[in-house]
Amino acid sequence: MASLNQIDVLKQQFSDFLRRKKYRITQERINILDRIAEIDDHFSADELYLHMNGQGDKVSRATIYSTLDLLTQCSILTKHRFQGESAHFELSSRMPHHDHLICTECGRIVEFREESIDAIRDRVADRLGFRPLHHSLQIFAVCHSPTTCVHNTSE
Amino acid sequence: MASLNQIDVLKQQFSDFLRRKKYRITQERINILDRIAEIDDHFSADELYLHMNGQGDKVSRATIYSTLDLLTQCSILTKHRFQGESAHFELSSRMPHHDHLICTECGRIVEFREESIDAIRDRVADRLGFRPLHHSLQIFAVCHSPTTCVHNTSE
DNA sequence: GTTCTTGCAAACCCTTTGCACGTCT
DNA sequence: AGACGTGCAAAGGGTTTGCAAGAAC
Repeated sequence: MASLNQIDVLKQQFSDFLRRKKYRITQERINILDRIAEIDDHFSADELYLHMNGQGDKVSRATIYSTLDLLTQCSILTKHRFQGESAHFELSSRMPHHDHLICTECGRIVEFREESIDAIRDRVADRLGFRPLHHSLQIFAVCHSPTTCVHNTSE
Repeated sequence: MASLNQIDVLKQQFSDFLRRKKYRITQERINILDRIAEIDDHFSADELYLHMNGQGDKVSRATIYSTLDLLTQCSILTKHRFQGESAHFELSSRMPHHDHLICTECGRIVEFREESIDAIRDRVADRLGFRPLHHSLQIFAVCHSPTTCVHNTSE
Protein backbone atom coordinates (compact mmCIF):
# COMPACT_ATOMS: atom_id res chain seq x y z
CA MET A 1 0.00 0.00 0.00
CA ALA A 2 1.28 3.44 -0.88
CA SER A 3 2.16 5.74 2.04
CA LEU A 4 -0.08 8.70 2.90
CA ASN A 5 2.50 11.03 1.49
CA GLN A 6 2.67 9.13 -1.80
CA ILE A 7 -1.10 9.22 -2.12
CA ASP A 8 -1.14 12.99 -1.76
CA VAL A 9 1.51 13.34 -4.44
CA LEU A 10 -0.51 11.14 -6.78
CA LYS A 11 -3.71 13.08 -6.12
CA GLN A 12 -1.90 16.32 -6.81
CA GLN A 13 -0.49 14.90 -10.02
CA PHE A 14 -3.95 13.71 -11.08
CA SER A 15 -5.67 17.02 -10.26
CA ASP A 16 -3.04 18.95 -12.18
CA PHE A 17 -3.53 16.67 -15.17
CA LEU A 18 -7.32 17.05 -15.08
CA ARG A 19 -7.08 20.83 -14.83
CA ARG A 20 -4.54 21.01 -17.62
CA LYS A 21 -6.77 18.91 -19.88
CA LYS A 22 -9.90 20.83 -18.79
CA TYR A 23 -11.48 17.70 -17.34
CA ARG A 24 -13.52 17.99 -14.16
CA ILE A 25 -12.24 16.98 -10.74
CA THR A 26 -15.06 14.77 -9.52
CA GLN A 27 -15.52 12.83 -6.29
CA GLU A 28 -15.61 9.56 -8.22
CA ARG A 29 -12.27 10.17 -9.90
CA ILE A 30 -10.53 11.01 -6.64
CA ASN A 31 -12.16 8.08 -4.83
CA ILE A 32 -10.99 5.66 -7.48
CA LEU A 33 -7.38 6.81 -7.16
CA ASP A 34 -7.67 6.52 -3.38
CA ARG A 35 -8.84 2.94 -3.57
CA ILE A 36 -6.22 1.99 -6.16
CA ALA A 37 -3.53 3.15 -3.73
CA GLU A 38 -4.79 0.47 -1.31
CA ILE A 39 -3.99 -2.30 -3.78
CA ASP A 40 -0.35 -3.37 -3.83
CA ASP A 41 -0.61 -5.52 -6.92
CA HIS A 42 -1.75 -5.69 -10.53
CA PHE A 43 -5.52 -5.44 -10.90
CA SER A 44 -8.14 -5.56 -13.64
CA ALA A 45 -11.01 -3.12 -14.14
CA ASP A 46 -13.45 -5.66 -12.78
CA GLU A 47 -11.33 -6.45 -9.72
CA LEU A 48 -11.27 -2.74 -8.90
CA TYR A 49 -15.03 -2.55 -9.44
CA LEU A 50 -15.59 -5.41 -6.98
CA HIS A 51 -13.04 -3.98 -4.52
CA MET A 52 -14.90 -0.65 -4.41
CA ASN A 53 -18.48 -1.82 -4.52
CA GLY A 54 -17.77 -4.52 -1.93
CA GLN A 55 -16.96 -1.73 0.53
CA GLY A 56 -19.91 0.59 -0.02
CA ASP A 57 -18.22 2.83 -2.61
CA LYS A 58 -20.78 2.84 -5.38
CA VAL A 59 -19.10 3.38 -8.76
CA SER A 60 -20.22 2.08 -12.12
CA ARG A 61 -18.05 0.04 -14.45
CA ALA A 62 -18.31 2.82 -17.05
CA THR A 63 -16.74 5.29 -14.64
CA ILE A 64 -14.04 2.82 -13.62
CA TYR A 65 -13.03 2.24 -17.23
CA SER A 66 -13.03 5.92 -18.05
CA THR A 67 -10.99 6.85 -14.96
CA LEU A 68 -8.47 4.04 -15.50
CA ASP A 69 -7.94 5.47 -18.94
CA LEU A 70 -7.32 8.96 -17.58
CA LEU A 71 -4.90 7.62 -14.94
CA THR A 72 -3.01 5.74 -17.63
CA GLN A 73 -2.90 8.83 -19.86
CA CYS A 74 -1.14 10.82 -17.15
CA SER A 75 1.25 7.93 -16.37
CA ILE A 76 0.04 7.37 -12.81
CA LEU A 77 -0.95 3.87 -13.89
CA THR A 78 0.77 1.44 -16.21
CA LYS A 79 -1.45 -0.76 -18.31
CA HIS A 80 -0.40 -4.35 -19.06
CA ARG A 81 -1.83 -6.77 -21.59
CA PHE A 82 -0.67 -10.32 -21.07
CA GLN A 83 -1.51 -12.81 -23.78
CA GLY A 84 -5.29 -13.03 -24.17
CA GLU A 85 -6.13 -11.72 -20.71
CA SER A 86 -8.09 -8.61 -19.85
CA ALA A 87 -6.09 -5.44 -19.29
CA HIS A 88 -4.29 -5.18 -15.97
CA PHE A 89 -3.05 -2.03 -14.28
CA GLU A 90 -0.58 -1.11 -11.56
CA LEU A 91 0.72 2.10 -10.01
CA SER A 92 3.73 3.18 -12.06
CA SER A 93 5.43 4.16 -8.78
CA ARG A 94 5.19 0.55 -7.58
CA MET A 95 8.88 -0.08 -8.23
CA PRO A 96 11.09 -1.69 -9.29
CA HIS A 97 9.86 -2.18 -12.79
CA HIS A 98 9.80 -5.82 -13.80
CA ASP A 99 9.24 -7.67 -17.05
CA HIS A 100 7.76 -11.06 -17.90
CA LEU A 101 8.81 -14.37 -19.41
CA ILE A 102 5.96 -16.52 -20.72
CA CYS A 103 6.29 -20.27 -21.37
CA THR A 104 4.61 -21.05 -24.69
CA GLU A 105 4.07 -24.68 -23.72
CA CYS A 106 2.34 -24.26 -20.37
CA GLY A 107 1.54 -20.54 -20.11
CA ARG A 108 3.50 -20.02 -16.91
CA ILE A 109 4.54 -16.38 -16.33
CA VAL A 110 7.80 -15.57 -14.55
CA GLU A 111 8.62 -12.01 -13.46
CA PHE A 112 12.19 -10.75 -13.67
CA ARG A 113 14.16 -7.56 -13.24
CA GLU A 114 16.86 -6.75 -15.77
CA GLU A 115 18.36 -3.30 -15.32
CA SER A 116 20.19 -3.13 -18.62
CA ILE A 117 16.90 -2.81 -20.48
CA ASP A 118 16.31 0.63 -19.00
CA ALA A 119 19.41 2.02 -20.67
CA ILE A 120 18.43 0.47 -24.00
CA ARG A 121 14.93 1.91 -23.70
CA ASP A 122 16.32 5.39 -23.06
CA ARG A 123 18.84 5.15 -25.87
CA VAL A 124 16.27 3.92 -28.43
CA ALA A 125 13.69 6.53 -27.45
CA ASP A 126 16.27 9.28 -27.68
CA ARG A 127 17.48 8.05 -31.07
CA LEU A 128 13.92 8.18 -32.39
CA GLY A 129 13.23 11.61 -30.90
CA PHE A 130 11.04 10.65 -27.94
CA ARG A 131 11.13 11.08 -24.18
CA PRO A 132 10.94 7.59 -22.65
CA LEU A 133 8.27 6.87 -20.03
CA HIS A 134 8.33 3.13 -19.47
CA HIS A 135 8.47 -0.16 -21.31
CA SER A 136 7.15 -3.70 -21.42
CA LEU A 137 9.33 -6.63 -22.40
CA GLN A 138 7.83 -10.07 -22.81
CA ILE A 139 10.10 -13.04 -23.48
CA PHE A 140 8.51 -16.15 -24.96
CA ALA A 141 10.33 -19.39 -24.17
CA VAL A 142 9.92 -23.05 -23.22
CA CYS A 143 11.26 -24.99 -20.24
CA HIS A 144 14.48 -26.89 -20.78
CA SER A 145 12.50 -30.07 -20.12
CA PRO A 146 9.00 -29.32 -21.41
CA THR A 147 7.87 -32.95 -21.24
CA THR A 148 8.56 -33.16 -17.52
CA CYS A 149 7.47 -29.60 -16.69
CA VAL A 150 4.87 -29.81 -13.93
CA HIS A 151 2.94 -26.98 -15.53
CA ASN A 152 2.69 -28.62 -18.92
CA THR A 153 -0.83 -29.53 -20.01
CA SER A 154 -0.36 -29.69 -23.77
CA GLU A 155 0.39 -33.35 -24.45
CA MET B 1 6.05 -12.39 -50.17
CA ALA B 2 7.98 -15.49 -49.19
CA SER B 3 9.88 -17.32 -51.96
CA LEU B 4 8.62 -20.65 -53.27
CA ASN B 5 11.42 -22.39 -51.46
CA GLN B 6 10.56 -20.71 -48.16
CA ILE B 7 6.93 -21.72 -48.52
CA ASP B 8 7.89 -25.36 -48.97
CA VAL B 9 10.05 -25.23 -45.86
CA LEU B 10 7.18 -23.72 -43.90
CA LYS B 11 4.73 -26.34 -45.16
CA GLN B 12 7.15 -29.10 -44.21
CA GLN B 13 7.58 -27.57 -40.78
CA PHE B 14 3.81 -27.32 -40.33
CA SER B 15 3.14 -30.90 -41.53
CA ASP B 16 5.81 -32.25 -39.19
CA PHE B 17 4.26 -30.35 -36.30
CA LEU B 18 0.76 -31.62 -37.08
CA ARG B 19 1.97 -35.21 -37.35
CA ARG B 20 3.96 -34.94 -34.13
CA LYS B 21 0.93 -33.61 -32.29
CA LYS B 22 -1.40 -36.12 -33.96
CA TYR B 23 -3.43 -33.40 -35.62
CA ARG B 24 -4.75 -33.95 -39.12
CA ILE B 25 -3.22 -32.47 -42.24
CA THR B 26 -6.26 -30.93 -43.89
CA GLN B 27 -6.67 -28.96 -47.09
CA GLU B 28 -7.89 -25.93 -45.13
CA ARG B 29 -4.81 -25.82 -42.89
CA ILE B 30 -2.40 -26.02 -45.81
CA ASN B 31 -4.37 -23.45 -47.82
CA ILE B 32 -4.30 -21.00 -44.96
CA LEU B 33 -0.51 -21.22 -44.65
CA ASP B 34 -0.23 -20.75 -48.43
CA ARG B 35 -2.27 -17.58 -48.36
CA ILE B 36 -0.44 -16.22 -45.34
CA ALA B 37 2.84 -16.54 -47.27
CA GLU B 38 1.38 -14.08 -49.80
CA ILE B 39 1.06 -11.36 -47.18
CA ASP B 40 4.28 -9.47 -46.47
CA ASP B 41 2.97 -7.64 -43.43
CA HIS B 42 1.23 -7.98 -40.10
CA PHE B 43 -2.37 -9.13 -40.40
CA SER B 44 -5.36 -9.83 -38.17
CA ALA B 45 -7.57 -12.92 -38.25
CA ASP B 46 -10.30 -10.95 -39.97
CA GLU B 47 -7.97 -9.47 -42.58
CA LEU B 48 -6.86 -12.99 -43.46
CA TYR B 49 -10.49 -14.11 -43.58
CA LEU B 50 -11.32 -11.33 -46.05
CA HIS B 51 -8.13 -11.95 -48.04
CA MET B 52 -9.07 -15.60 -48.54
CA ASN B 53 -12.80 -15.31 -49.05
CA GLY B 54 -12.35 -12.38 -51.41
CA GLN B 55 -10.51 -14.74 -53.75
CA GLY B 56 -12.84 -17.70 -53.77
CA ASP B 57 -11.09 -19.65 -51.00
CA LYS B 58 -13.98 -20.44 -48.70
CA VAL B 59 -12.81 -20.79 -45.11
CA SER B 60 -14.76 -20.01 -41.96
CA ARG B 61 -13.58 -17.68 -39.25
CA ALA B 62 -13.60 -20.58 -36.80
CA THR B 63 -11.07 -22.46 -38.92
CA ILE B 64 -8.94 -19.37 -39.39
CA TYR B 65 -8.73 -18.77 -35.67
CA SER B 66 -7.95 -22.41 -34.95
CA THR B 67 -5.26 -22.62 -37.62
CA LEU B 68 -3.63 -19.34 -36.61
CA ASP B 69 -3.38 -20.80 -33.14
CA LEU B 70 -1.67 -23.94 -34.45
CA LEU B 71 0.74 -21.90 -36.57
CA THR B 72 1.63 -19.81 -33.55
CA GLN B 73 2.13 -22.92 -31.40
CA CYS B 74 4.75 -24.25 -33.79
CA SER B 75 6.45 -20.83 -34.06
CA ILE B 76 5.76 -20.36 -37.76
CA LEU B 77 3.76 -17.28 -36.82
CA THR B 78 4.43 -14.67 -34.17
CA LYS B 79 1.41 -13.17 -32.47
CA HIS B 80 1.41 -9.48 -31.49
CA ARG B 81 -0.98 -7.61 -29.25
CA PHE B 82 -0.64 -3.87 -29.58
CA GLN B 83 -2.52 -1.72 -27.11
CA GLY B 84 -6.23 -2.44 -27.32
CA GLU B 85 -6.18 -3.78 -30.86
CA SER B 86 -7.13 -7.24 -32.03
CA ALA B 87 -4.35 -9.81 -32.25
CA HIS B 88 -1.99 -9.41 -35.21
CA PHE B 89 0.25 -12.08 -36.71
CA GLU B 90 3.29 -12.22 -38.96
CA LEU B 91 5.58 -14.93 -40.29
CA SER B 92 8.39 -15.39 -37.78
CA SER B 93 10.79 -15.74 -40.71
CA ARG B 94 9.89 -12.23 -41.87
CA MET B 95 13.17 -10.89 -40.50
CA PRO B 96 14.73 -9.03 -38.95
CA HIS B 97 12.79 -9.03 -35.71
CA HIS B 98 11.71 -5.55 -34.75
CA ASP B 99 10.17 -3.97 -31.69
CA HIS B 100 7.83 -1.03 -31.17
CA LEU B 101 7.79 2.39 -29.57
CA ILE B 102 4.34 3.81 -28.84
CA CYS B 103 3.69 7.52 -28.24
CA THR B 104 1.31 7.84 -25.30
CA GLU B 105 0.14 11.28 -26.47
CA CYS B 106 -0.83 10.52 -30.04
CA GLY B 107 -0.71 6.71 -30.34
CA ARG B 108 1.87 6.72 -33.12
CA ILE B 109 3.80 3.42 -33.41
CA VAL B 110 7.43 3.43 -34.55
CA GLU B 111 9.23 0.19 -35.42
CA PHE B 112 12.89 -0.23 -34.53
CA ARG B 113 15.57 -2.89 -34.53
CA GLU B 114 17.88 -3.10 -31.53
CA GLU B 115 20.18 -6.11 -31.63
CA SER B 116 21.40 -5.94 -28.06
CA ILE B 117 17.98 -7.04 -26.82
CA ASP B 118 18.47 -10.49 -28.32
CA ALA B 119 21.45 -11.18 -26.07
CA ILE B 120 19.56 -9.96 -23.01
CA ARG B 121 16.59 -12.14 -23.91
CA ASP B 122 18.83 -15.21 -24.22
CA ARG B 123 20.67 -14.46 -21.00
CA VAL B 124 17.47 -13.90 -18.99
CA ALA B 125 15.77 -17.02 -20.37
CA ASP B 126 18.83 -19.11 -19.60
CA ARG B 127 19.08 -17.71 -16.07
CA LEU B 128 15.47 -18.67 -15.42
CA GLY B 129 15.86 -22.14 -16.93
CA PHE B 130 14.08 -21.63 -20.26
CA ARG B 131 14.95 -21.95 -23.93
CA PRO B 132 14.25 -18.56 -25.56
CA LEU B 133 12.00 -18.41 -28.63
CA HIS B 134 11.30 -14.74 -29.27
CA HIS B 135 10.36 -11.55 -27.46
CA SER B 136 8.28 -8.41 -27.68
CA LEU B 137 9.52 -5.06 -26.39
CA GLN B 138 7.22 -2.07 -26.32
CA ILE B 139 8.59 1.31 -25.31
CA PHE B 140 6.10 3.96 -24.23
CA ALA B 141 7.23 7.52 -24.73
CA VAL B 142 6.21 11.01 -25.81
CA CYS B 143 7.57 13.26 -28.56
CA HIS B 144 10.11 15.83 -27.48
CA SER B 145 7.61 18.50 -28.57
CA PRO B 146 4.21 16.92 -27.94
CA THR B 147 2.31 20.18 -28.45
CA THR B 148 3.64 20.60 -31.97
CA CYS B 149 3.55 16.91 -32.91
CA VAL B 150 1.58 16.57 -36.13
CA HIS B 151 0.09 13.32 -34.88
CA ASN B 152 -1.20 14.79 -31.65
CA THR B 153 -4.98 14.84 -31.38
CA SER B 154 -5.32 15.10 -27.61
CA GLU B 155 -5.50 18.83 -27.01
C1' DG C 1 -27.28 27.84 -16.23
C1' DT C 2 -24.41 25.30 -19.06
C1' DT C 3 -21.46 21.67 -19.88
C1' DC C 4 -19.36 17.57 -18.46
C1' DT C 5 -19.71 13.19 -15.88
C1' DT C 6 -22.22 9.40 -14.06
C1' DG C 7 -24.94 5.13 -14.08
C1' DC C 8 -27.47 1.85 -16.33
C1' DA C 9 -28.29 -1.25 -19.90
C1' DA C 10 -27.76 -2.27 -24.40
C1' DA C 11 -24.47 -2.54 -28.08
C1' DC C 12 -20.02 -3.75 -29.63
C1' DC C 13 -15.93 -6.29 -31.16
C1' DC C 14 -13.09 -10.12 -31.20
C1' DT C 15 -12.91 -14.75 -30.16
C1' DT C 16 -14.67 -19.24 -28.69
C1' DT C 17 -18.15 -22.88 -28.60
C1' DG C 18 -22.01 -26.42 -29.69
C1' DC C 19 -23.71 -29.10 -32.98
C1' DA C 20 -24.54 -31.38 -37.43
C1' DC C 21 -22.09 -32.49 -41.43
C1' DG C 22 -17.93 -33.53 -43.97
C1' DT C 23 -13.16 -35.25 -44.35
C1' DC C 24 -8.77 -37.50 -43.07
C1' DT C 25 -6.57 -41.71 -41.67
C1' DA D 1 -15.67 -47.00 -39.71
C1' DG D 2 -14.17 -43.99 -36.56
C1' DA D 3 -12.23 -39.85 -34.94
C1' DC D 4 -11.28 -35.40 -35.85
C1' DG D 5 -11.99 -30.88 -38.37
C1' DT D 6 -15.16 -27.66 -40.53
C1' DG D 7 -18.86 -24.24 -40.99
C1' DC D 8 -22.49 -21.83 -39.19
C1' DA D 9 -24.68 -19.20 -35.90
C1' DA D 10 -25.12 -18.28 -31.34
C1' DA D 11 -22.77 -17.36 -26.91
C1' DG D 12 -19.10 -15.34 -24.36
C1' DG D 13 -16.08 -11.87 -22.01
C1' DG D 14 -14.24 -7.46 -21.78
C1' DT D 15 -15.01 -2.84 -23.05
C1' DT D 16 -17.55 1.09 -25.04
C1' DT D 17 -21.64 3.81 -25.95
C1' DG D 18 -26.37 6.33 -25.85
C1' DC D 19 -29.21 8.59 -23.07
C1' DA D 20 -31.41 10.65 -18.97
C1' DA D 21 -30.32 12.34 -14.43
C1' DG D 22 -26.92 14.57 -11.52
C1' DA D 23 -22.67 17.20 -10.34
C1' DA D 24 -18.88 20.55 -11.41
C1' DC D 25 -17.77 24.90 -12.98
